[in-house]
Amino acid sequence: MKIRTRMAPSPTGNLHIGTARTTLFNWLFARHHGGEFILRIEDTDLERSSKEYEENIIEGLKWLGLNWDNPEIYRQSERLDIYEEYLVKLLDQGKAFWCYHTKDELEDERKQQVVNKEAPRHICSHKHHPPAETGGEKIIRLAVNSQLDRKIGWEDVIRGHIEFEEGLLGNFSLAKDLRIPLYNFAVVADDITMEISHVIRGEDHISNTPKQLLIYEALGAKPPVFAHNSMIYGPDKAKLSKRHGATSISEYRKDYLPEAILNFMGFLGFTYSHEILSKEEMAKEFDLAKVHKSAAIFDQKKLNWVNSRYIKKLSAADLKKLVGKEIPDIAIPLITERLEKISDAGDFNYLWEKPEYEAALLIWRGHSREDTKLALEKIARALAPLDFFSPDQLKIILDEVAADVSAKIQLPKTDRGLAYWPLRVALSGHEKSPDPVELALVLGKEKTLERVVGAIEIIG
RNA sequence: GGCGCCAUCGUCUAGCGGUUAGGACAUUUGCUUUUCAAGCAAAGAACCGGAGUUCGACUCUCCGUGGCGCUGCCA
Repeated sequence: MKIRTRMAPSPTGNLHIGTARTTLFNWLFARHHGGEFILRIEDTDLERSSKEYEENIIEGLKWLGLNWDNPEIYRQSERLDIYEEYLVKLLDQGKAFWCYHTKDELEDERKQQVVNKEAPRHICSHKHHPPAETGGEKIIRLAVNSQLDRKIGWEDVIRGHIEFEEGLLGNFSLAKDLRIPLYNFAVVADDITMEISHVIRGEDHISNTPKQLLIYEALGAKPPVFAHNSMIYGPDKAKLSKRHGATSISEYRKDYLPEAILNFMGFLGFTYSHEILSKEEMAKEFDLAKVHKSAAIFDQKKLNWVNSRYIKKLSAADLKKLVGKEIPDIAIPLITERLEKISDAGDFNYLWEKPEYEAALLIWRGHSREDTKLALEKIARALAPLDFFSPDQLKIILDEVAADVSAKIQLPKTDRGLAYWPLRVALSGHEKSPDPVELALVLGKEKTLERVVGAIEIIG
């Protein structure tokens, strides 16, 4: 059997984290088996669908690198003929019918059922085909036998056997009209015609599955294998939503690397031999049957950690491109070592811009202004004749300056912070920074001296 | 209300009848040290509850409890 999976997002919102994760599983499964992965846009609901969202989803998937195998993206809105054909077939065979109950009648029915503690569903009493001439509200429903004491079940690859009672399903809706299909019907028609072998989707679709199984049966088609993966929750264990913060992939693009997001989503629901791996490596190990059943909470801290791992591996060219700055190559490791999110690279702008800071920041641990000034002056003098070639060269000199200053103010033991601290602040403007020696090498002799002299002026 | 899914440290998870219940992130502490970061070392931290099966249950069964999902002429 040819393995073919699909992702079928509806363009009613930006690409959601959960959707991206389910897409990843579909992609992984298809790649693992050397099968195909199909992308289809479910835009039957014209009211809620939009081109902007469709674009966002497609762009997001591309950014993540989850490539699909169909050259032309399928859109349900372009497949109306297919649905009509199937619908007519069902109607002609008496497996579907036109229902004329009004929304009010439907509502009364379900209210009564809730009162009676029954399953809410519509059991249609007047079924029509061909459509009645009366006009008015009408909808196509499946001819489900609610008297039948029959179980509709399947072997879910992730969850095992699941079954529902057919009688509790009711005459659910298929289409508003011959050319306005509804979700459950359109999905089945598409999955049949696209020869989808495995439907991997979120667990929120579990209760749709028996309905779709009934449609497969009515259409005389063999259903695919189903696998329902769990959802992703926010920290409060509620379905991940807007109120938890960023939920769409596009909101993560400025901070995170696609490889990191993929990697993180991948091990949220599956255990690989190790934690940091590419999607290709994941595909090798992926096994649908071993996907976890329970929902996972989206832990941003762990995402950050994964991201930092990938940032450390970034090449100079890639980092420059991502940050959009001409960063000297020797400064790259200084930055990638310390970065959790791409956008935080701005914290290092002292590497290419002159920093601003308060004079007080230059003073090391309760020492005086005078000592600090003295140290800076000594540093300037000591650095002037050097060629800034090796870190060791600078260290020896700076250690000497520290010892010198310590002696001058009658400190029994050399405190190297006396020299390194003011230099750090002079060069970075921050109290937290990489080793000032490394900074000096990155900045070069000219800028280093310029900033030290600047610091002497600031401290006055 | 109906139907369904799920349940190990704070979080992601390993476990597949007998383990000091392991790892990772996070947290805390130490080492290093001129401040961060990184690295290394260490610490604290978990089997939802109750029955049953069994010589023995985190593991199997049942019942609770809790969380979540669906319950649309949305997908």
